[in-house]
Amino acid sequence: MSRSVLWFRRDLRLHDNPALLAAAASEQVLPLFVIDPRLWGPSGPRRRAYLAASLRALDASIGGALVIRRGNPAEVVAAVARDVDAGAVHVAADYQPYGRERDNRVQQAQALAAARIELVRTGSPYVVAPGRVRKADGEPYTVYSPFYRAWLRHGWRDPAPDPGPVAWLSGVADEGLPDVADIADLPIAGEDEARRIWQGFLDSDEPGSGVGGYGANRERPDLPGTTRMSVHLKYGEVHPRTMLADLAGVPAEQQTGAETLRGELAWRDFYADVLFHRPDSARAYYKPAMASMHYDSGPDAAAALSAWQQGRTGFPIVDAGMRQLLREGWMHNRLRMIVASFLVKDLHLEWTAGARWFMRQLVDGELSSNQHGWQWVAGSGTDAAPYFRIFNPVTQGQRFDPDGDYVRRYVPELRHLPGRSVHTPWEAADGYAHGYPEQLVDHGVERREALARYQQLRE
DNA sequence: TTTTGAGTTGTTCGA
DNA sequence: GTCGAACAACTCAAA
Repeated sequence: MSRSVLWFRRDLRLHDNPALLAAAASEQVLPLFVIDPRLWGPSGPRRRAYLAASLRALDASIGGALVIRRGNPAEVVAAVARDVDAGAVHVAADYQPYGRERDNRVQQAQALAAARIELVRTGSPYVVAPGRVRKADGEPYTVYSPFYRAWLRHGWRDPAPDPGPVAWLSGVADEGLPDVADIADLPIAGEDEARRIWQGFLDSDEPGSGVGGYGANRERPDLPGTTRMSVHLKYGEVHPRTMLADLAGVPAEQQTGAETLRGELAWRDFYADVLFHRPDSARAYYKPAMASMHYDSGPDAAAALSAWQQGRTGFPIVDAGMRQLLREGWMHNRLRMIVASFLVKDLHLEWTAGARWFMRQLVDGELSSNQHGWQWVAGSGTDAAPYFRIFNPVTQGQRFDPDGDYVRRYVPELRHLPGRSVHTPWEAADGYAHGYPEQLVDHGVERREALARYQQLRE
């Protein structure tokens, strides 16, 4: 009887799963998930709760066969594989810094080698695996647009076919899921839900949502214009190639929106590629020169960071975004840029402080996209925004939340202000009648200060 | 080999 | 109100 282990990590689905297809070539498959303390703790209560829910959904979809173990994967995976007499352990390749190191440890584990059990990597969570798209001279791209063109030329596989009935191995000891905190406003987890959300986006003909208007609506936090697929991509409840295959089939009049969305998936691949080549850039400045910038520190800086985290900066669009993050663990992409710019250029704090807070709060928090999105705003990343590009939090609010609906949704102290006047409570006689905080800083002053510090850095 | 134009996401200022 | 320039420096890719 040939057996294999399918070690799930961040690919919690059965459809379009090449590693599952590879594992299913053996007669029996043991589905395994390992709670790794080095990932479990740092992922924070929100992602722990989501992961637990996603694992429950996966377990239900394979008739309760999922085996959950806790501990160091290098020991646990080897022990399980040996105990069930598996010939191979199948995984989707992990390209992030910790995942690569962990998988190498597992591969070299004495227990695996002694039993001649192979660790087989098939597929990855990306459209094109990191390291594959390169310039003619073999070097990786450091600018998005040429990467995107080369990524399109490189192309990708069709979605993997379904494996048919799989004989899941049962009767193996299961430690079960650890207790997780009850989190309000958590998105529904699991592959079925991911596909339902995605299909709903594809089928939508409501104004302000769906593929057709994606190009314009995706910039509007007050509309349901985005796909909301980030968390499902993060946990691999859907593979991005499935999405690309569906996008290729949308009607001609929706191809503009489909093209924009393809670009967003390419950004995800691009930042994974950048982190693959520069694993240090998860923590360190991609452009080291920017580390010498003069950043604020001390009690005032700590108070400013706290006001930003709690959504009490006195800038309505910033506070709405930060409060949505606190409440839902998710924030619209436009808001992520606005609040990040505010932290770095108005409060003069390091991007690393903001990136840490995001990773603690975000249910979709993915290291490569998060860290490099922050580095982009801070002007220290690949293809970074010019440092002098400083968002004005008032005009950004007026432009992307033109009727003020988004701000009123998350900032109750401003609900009495009508329309776009919600973005400028200081201009209303009763703007502060319900306890909304006054502006923490003067944007004009801090903008000039940021530019002066940048000038100083160059000298 | 060298040159050249272009490059996700912006703002302000002055004409 | 509208419009173009200025705000840097560097990489990439095509010519």
